[in-house]
Amino acid sequence: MIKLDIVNAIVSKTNVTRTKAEQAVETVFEAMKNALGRGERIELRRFGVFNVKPRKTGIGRNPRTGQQVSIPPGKAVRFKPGKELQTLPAPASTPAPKS
Amino acid sequence: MIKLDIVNAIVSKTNVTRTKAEQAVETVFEAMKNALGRGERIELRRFGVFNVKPRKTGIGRNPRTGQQVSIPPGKAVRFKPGKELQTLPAPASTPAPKS
DNA sequence: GATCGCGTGATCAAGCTTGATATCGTTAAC
DNA sequence: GTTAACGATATCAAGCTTGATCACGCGATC
Repeated sequence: MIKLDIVNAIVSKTNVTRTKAEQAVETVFEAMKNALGRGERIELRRFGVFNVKPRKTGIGRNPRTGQQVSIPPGKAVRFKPGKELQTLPAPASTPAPKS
Repeated sequence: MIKLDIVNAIVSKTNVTRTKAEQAVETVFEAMKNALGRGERIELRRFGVFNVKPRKTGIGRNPRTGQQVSIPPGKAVRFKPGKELQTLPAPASTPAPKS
């Protein structure tokens, strides 16, 4: 699924213009990015929770050279799926669509 | 941040009615939930990628009783932040807003 | 505003993910 | 059609996830 699919869903479900739907989708994710950029938790019931956590690992490794690299501190964005997404059935043996 | 904040952002940025904005936001996350429920990957450039993966862990534990519990197989929804969210600066010493 | 129910934290074993780099193919988005 | 984000791939140390239960805070609907 890509952004265009979401826009199409909005156009067919809400009867707004495509331009407005595009703006709406853009605003959703832009607002979320801004909140996460401020370190702000996002809780969307029945979808999930985005958390911003300090990223704290000591040593990484450059797989190319094998050389150890110190991982700098920063923020990590984590998503915890909400209840509906946590209780998905076990995957079928057929591969998932690409997107 | 909660759903209402996103709705407000859409109302102020796109000049649609509040009702339409609420429907749009609902549709965004409903569409995403449906896609993930189908095991479908979601790629949103500059926001991140949601993937559905098989979940396979063995033993859990009831924190109340200490009793072991077998964790059944299922699907796990994972979010990988996009580039902009991966390079957030280190957290300030002030705590993040609750939401 | 009232109400419902989702989300949080505690524990813990086992397995998975993350981050470092760089290149090239694929593809989302404009 | 163009641009740039994203995936895959290598290694490895450190951290995260996953489920069980339950009381309470709070998102979201009506």
